[in-house]
Amino acid sequence: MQARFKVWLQGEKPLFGDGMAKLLEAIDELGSINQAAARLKMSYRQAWGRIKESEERLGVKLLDTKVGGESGGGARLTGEARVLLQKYCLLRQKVEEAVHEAFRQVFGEQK
Amino acid sequence: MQARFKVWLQGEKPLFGDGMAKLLEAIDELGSINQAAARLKMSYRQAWGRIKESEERLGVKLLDTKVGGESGGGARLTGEARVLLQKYCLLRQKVEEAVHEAFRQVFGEQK
DNA sequence: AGGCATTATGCTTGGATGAACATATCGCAA
DNA sequence: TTGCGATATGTTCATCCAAGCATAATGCCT
Repeated sequence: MQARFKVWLQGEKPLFGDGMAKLLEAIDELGSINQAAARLKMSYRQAWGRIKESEERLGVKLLDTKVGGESGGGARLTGEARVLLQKYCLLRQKVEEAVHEAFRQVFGEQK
Repeated sequence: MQARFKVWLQGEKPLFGDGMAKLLEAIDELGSINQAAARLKMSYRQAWGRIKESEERLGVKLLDTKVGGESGGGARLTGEARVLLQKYCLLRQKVEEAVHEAFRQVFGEQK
C-alpha cells in the first residue's frame, strides 16, 4: 500500500496541474505542440484545447506559436510559462517529499 | 490563487480517500448509512456502493450493519475501520500543512 | 397485521469527458 | 506550384461514471 497525491493551482477554477506541466515540458523540449502531443499519447486537438483553456483561465499567454514556414511552424514557451512551470515543479516536488514522509510516519513499515 | 491537493491510499487500485473518510465519519456520528448519505447529499445507493467497493479492495470489513429492528437497522464502524480512518486523517492533515507551507515558500505573497 | 426506517441490490438514463474525424490556413522548400 | 508539417477550430461519436428509479427483505413497534 502506498500514498498517492495530486496537487494543482486553483483560482475560481483549476488553473495548472500535472497534465499541463508535462505538456509544457514536452513542448519546450520538442518545439511543437504536435510532437509533444504524440509523445504524451494525446491528440493534438486535446493538447491544444487544454493549453487554450489554461491560458484563458490564467490570463497569461503560455506559448508563442508560429504557423507555416521552416518545419511547418512550431511553439515555444513564453517567459511567464517558464516561470510558472518552474514554480509548479518545485511545489510538486516539496509536496511529494512531504507525502512520502507523512505516509512513513503514519503507516510505518506496512505491507 | 491557491494550491489544492488530493491524497489517497492506493494498492493496485485506489483504496481509501477523502470521500470514504467523510462518509465513515458521518456514519460513525449518525449510526446509519442512510442518514450519512443524506447529510453528504449523495444517494444511499452511491454511499452503499462505495463502501462495498472499498471493503472489497481493502479486504477489510468496514461496517457492522443491522437490517430491521429498532429504528429500522443501522451501521457501526468496525475497529479496523476506526483505525484506518484515524490514520488517514492524520496523513491528510500532515499533507495539508505541507502543501500550505510549500505554496507559501514557492509563491510567496501572491495575488 | 401493518407501518416504518433501514440495509441490500439491479437496472436505466443522463451528463461530462475524451477520442476521432474534418477542414482551413500558413509559409518554406523542392 | 505543389507538397509538407504545423497551428487553429468545429463537430460528432463513443465511453465511462454518477444519478436516479425500482424493488426486495428485515425486524421492532403500535
